[in-house]
Amino acid sequence: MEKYLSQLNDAQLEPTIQIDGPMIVIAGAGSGKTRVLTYRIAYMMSKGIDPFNILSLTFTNKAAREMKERIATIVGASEAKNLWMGTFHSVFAKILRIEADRLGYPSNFTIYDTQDSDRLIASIIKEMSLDKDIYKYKQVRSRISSYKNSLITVRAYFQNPELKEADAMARRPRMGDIYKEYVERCFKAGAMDFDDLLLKTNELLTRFPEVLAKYQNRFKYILVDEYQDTNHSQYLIVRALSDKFQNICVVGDDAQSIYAFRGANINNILNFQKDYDDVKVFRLEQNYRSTKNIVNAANSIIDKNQTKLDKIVWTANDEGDKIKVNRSLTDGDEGRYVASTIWESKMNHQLKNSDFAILYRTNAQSRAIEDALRKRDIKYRIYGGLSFYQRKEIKDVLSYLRLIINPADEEALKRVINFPPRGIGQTTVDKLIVSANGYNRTIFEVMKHIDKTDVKVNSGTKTKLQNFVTLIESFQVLNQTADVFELAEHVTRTSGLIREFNKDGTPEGVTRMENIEELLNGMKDFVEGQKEIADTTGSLAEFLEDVALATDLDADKGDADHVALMTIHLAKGLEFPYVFIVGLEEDLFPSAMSMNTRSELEEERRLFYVALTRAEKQAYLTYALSRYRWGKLIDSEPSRFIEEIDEQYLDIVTPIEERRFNPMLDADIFGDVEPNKIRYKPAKQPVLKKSGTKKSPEKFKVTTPKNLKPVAKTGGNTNLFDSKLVVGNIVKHIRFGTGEVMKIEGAGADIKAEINFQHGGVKKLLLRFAKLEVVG
DNA sequence: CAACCAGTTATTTTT
DNA sequence: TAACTGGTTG
Repeated sequence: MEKYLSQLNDAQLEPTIQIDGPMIVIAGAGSGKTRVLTYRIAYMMSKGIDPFNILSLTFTNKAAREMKERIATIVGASEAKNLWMGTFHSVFAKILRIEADRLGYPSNFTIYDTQDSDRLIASIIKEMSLDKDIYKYKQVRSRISSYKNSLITVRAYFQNPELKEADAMARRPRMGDIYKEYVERCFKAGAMDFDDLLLKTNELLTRFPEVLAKYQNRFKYILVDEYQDTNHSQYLIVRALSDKFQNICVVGDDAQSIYAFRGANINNILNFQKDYDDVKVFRLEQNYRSTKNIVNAANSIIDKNQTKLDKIVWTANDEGDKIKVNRSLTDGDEGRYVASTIWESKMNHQLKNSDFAILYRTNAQSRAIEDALRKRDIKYRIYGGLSFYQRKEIKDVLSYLRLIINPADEEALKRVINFPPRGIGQTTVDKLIVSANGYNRTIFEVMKHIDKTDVKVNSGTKTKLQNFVTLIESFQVLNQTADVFELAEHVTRTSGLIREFNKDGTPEGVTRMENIEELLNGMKDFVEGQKEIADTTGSLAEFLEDVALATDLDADKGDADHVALMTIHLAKGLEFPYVFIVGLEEDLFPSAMSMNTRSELEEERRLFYVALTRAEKQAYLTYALSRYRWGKLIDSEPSRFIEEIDEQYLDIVTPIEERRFNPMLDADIFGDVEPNKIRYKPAKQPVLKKSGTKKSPEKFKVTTPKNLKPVAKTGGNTNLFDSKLVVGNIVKHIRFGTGEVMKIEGAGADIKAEINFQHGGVKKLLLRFAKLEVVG
């Protein structure tokens, strides 16, 4: 143990060997926080603390797994095995299974993922004949989610007139009714959603003092990582469990709090010192990860935030290169810039693909980047997005398996009752739902005892329903003896799933088959893996729980060398030598939805801080002047975050690519067009579309006005005529409408016009890029 | 009941 | 643009 402790600096050592009492470690980015956490646990065990009494809560399962492995190498695998380590959701899901009957749930309750919740909410809205344009299921879901995270139960909701009023004001007076129905349906289906895992844990600990005492005595020492991202519900669980012994150690960085949108409350970390007596405060401020340039640049950004704890992150590392800022014309060009830069760096510095990461604000941005990487034959992997377990074919298989252990599972049932098609249509299913709700029974029960119900279907349909019940029951019998893998293999064949996906020889169907195969392989691994671990049963229920709580990051199979593509949220906690942060444009990053309040904007800024501090050696910031969004080419401005960085840390580069795509410059270089000789014709004649240079004559026919819209196909749709624009011209812009030219400034490629738009106000536009039509 | 087509909608981030 | 919904037809 001594050997390990000697690896720590003084600031790291202090919290590592402080075991008792409440404490907080405020850990700057790259300051060796994970190392402190792992060594601290190992140190505790070396001092004789039973791992059985230690609970360690992490943000991802992957983090938990890696930490556990690390600890195992220090104290030995057999000791580390008894540690309780995992995400809030996975740890308390296990506890809830043990205690389920107290809350009236079956111990093998299903965990509904977001998709299941959405579908259920959508069908409730439909059943209640509400307007789906007012009650959008996603909004309803997030509203319900925030109730649950604030511990507002259905009963609490109806007791609080303010809440009802707030929803009524938002023109959704039936919100409470939907909430009530949703909760009841989940309960009846023996299902908990993600928020329930925390909410029900709270219920369990408050309603049953003996259960609280049991777990308080069990978890004498509690550690919480990424404390800045805990929500109120998680906060209360931690408080309750740590109340008796007060051996609570939280670790986090307020500057990296980026999950407010899902209920995380930055005040949990800001106020920790008020929650317990005699809190010891530790600060890790030395950054070991990044160059001086990166650390200082990041500091200069986070400085702009008002809400924060005192902390000065510094580094003894090299100065490093300045952060490169690149402007592109379009998102396509941005992708090409990133790809070619990676390609060149790899050549020049003998680097691997895995030295690079490309981070973006929204998943939709990955496409343009992917195209460019593929053209350069650079291997990449996308993290996040639609995770493996959310793919249709995988969810189909999993739904059959869910039905086996919990036939009450409504969402699973609706998903597969007629897939593959077996002649049970929507009408029939609707009848079943109505009847099930009427009898307060599950759909499966109604199907099974259809003759004793009022469901009216013809005899053919009745047979089909009975066949389905028999099918599931036969699977249940097999589940008594077969392992997960054998069972799933049987299910995919017998249910007709394999046949269904094989039937169309399309590439799509082939991919689906491959995915199912991959799922089966994963099950085989699971079965093998479970055999080595004594205290698990390797049951189907356990597999499904793992799957429900798995993230894409967890499934990092195959160590093939690839560039990592992910959202910034997903990149938290990771590091890469070279990091590209793309799409640094107003309305995209910061996101248009997050600019209404200061706190929202500050969260975006923290997000940018997180992104930048992922880089070890070099960071690249890129933005495009126009970008395809929802299928349209939209002009955009550079993000304010670029300006907020102290410019001494920046290296602003204008790439060759941009010149190549710029007709003005081309004209100068090759001398085949002299811009000055081109006359702007003030005639009322429509300006010709100019998206290609060599057009066949008939294309030059005068077009009718409705065809005039300058629709850009690719980048570089520059209108040369605009350089002859004069003050007083009336112009039309695709987005801002008509306006008057107030001022012309700059020269050559940088010529700008200040235009007073009737609706948009005064805007400054670069004429090279602005697609303007002169109307007067 | 299934298959096909047209029209609409969505992009913030996820355990 | 692509995925999803709802309506119509067979």
